[in-house]
Amino acid sequence: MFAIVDCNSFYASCERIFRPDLINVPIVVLSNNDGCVIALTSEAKKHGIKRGAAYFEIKELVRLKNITVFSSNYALYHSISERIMAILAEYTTNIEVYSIDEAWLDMNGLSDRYALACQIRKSILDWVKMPVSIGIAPTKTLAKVANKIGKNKPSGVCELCPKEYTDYILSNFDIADIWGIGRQLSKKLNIHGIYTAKQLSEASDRWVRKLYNVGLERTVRELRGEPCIDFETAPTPKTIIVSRMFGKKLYNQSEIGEALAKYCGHAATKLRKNHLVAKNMTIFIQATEGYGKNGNNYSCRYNFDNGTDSTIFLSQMAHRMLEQIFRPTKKYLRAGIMLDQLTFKDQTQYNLFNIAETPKQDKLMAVIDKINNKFGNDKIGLLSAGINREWKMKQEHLSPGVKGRVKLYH
DNA sequence: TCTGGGGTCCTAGGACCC
DNA sequence: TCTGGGGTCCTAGGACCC
Repeated sequence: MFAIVDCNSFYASCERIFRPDLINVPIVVLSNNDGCVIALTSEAKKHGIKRGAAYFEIKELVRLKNITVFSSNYALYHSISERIMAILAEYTTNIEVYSIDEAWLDMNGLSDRYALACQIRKSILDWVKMPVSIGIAPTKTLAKVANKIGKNKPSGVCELCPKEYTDYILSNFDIADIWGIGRQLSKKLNIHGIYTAKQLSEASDRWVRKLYNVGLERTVRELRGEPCIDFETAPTPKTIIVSRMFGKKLYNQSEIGEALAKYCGHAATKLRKNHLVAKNMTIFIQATEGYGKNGNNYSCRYNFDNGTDSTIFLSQMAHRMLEQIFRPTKKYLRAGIMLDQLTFKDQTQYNLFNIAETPKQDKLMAVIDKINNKFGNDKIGLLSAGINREWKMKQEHLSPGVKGRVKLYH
């Protein structure tokens, strides 16, 4: 038995925690660079705004309807998320943090699951002021269905049980809302006359597999109540990507270099947090115009002799790689780095003849992490990541940082 | 003028090997 | 005159998720 705990309009609700005056007021939260809407409250939805809408297109509506706008404030959202996960951990040790605003709970062997879910929901609301919905079912896919139903219930909780009730729900559930089925697949299934979750659950495994792939077959089995997707306690990342649009177009190699150095810092911090090292790095820059197979994207890939988690080493490599792909006549919109071939630091094989890592550098990185943990991200970093940071993204509606705010719960 | 960022899984197709 | 077949590994691209 699985339960999925999902925060309602998470980013918008986070902003509301510190602004009780915004209860029942429509709120939208914008993507990095204030580009488009990534989260919105039900009140904002009523004005016809959709997730993904371009901000410049709804600006007038926002003004007319008095909708409150926030730039996304990830430091705040991560901090709230950690508090919620800590509350969940008080109820069960078997918890899989699935995303910043969602977690799976293992409910096997628990008797009154519905009452427990109501209790969890109340704790999170009382202590963090975050509204959540909880779905309970024998498979992850069904739990997601239940969660969606729970969002429209006053209790916020839905358990798919008994079978007649599940059948009733699935008969009225649009396939486009099923976890794992996106726009393309639902269109494809509609052509074959499949519109509801119930119809999809009755399709034959072989037919479904032939129509698309094993992933869809798993979804179908899960809809029938057969668990195919396991509980994963601490998934380790396989790739780490850091990429951002710039606040304005850049044509200067040194500014792009600064941005890349900063992204290397973020990526390396994430490596160290997960006790990983990377053996491979790709950097990419996106120009405003271009041609060829990859259009306006230019990238460069490099394999290290030894896995690394050093900000210094990664930044130096990124700098050299940028020299190879940078074209001076172009203007650039975005840059990014990707790390892959990640392995655990204590299991990695080093090249005997080229030991790049030194204990000294490890110590330095540990100190940097400690300082940034205590005083907030980016308090200390490499000079190569720049000080003025004119390329920094636009965030005109940012709420104050989380450090120094009132404690939310004891 | 202006449309995010970070991930996973699966498949097809090419290169290469014997 | 006739020119195989099976396997692996890698990469790119498509679909999905939050």
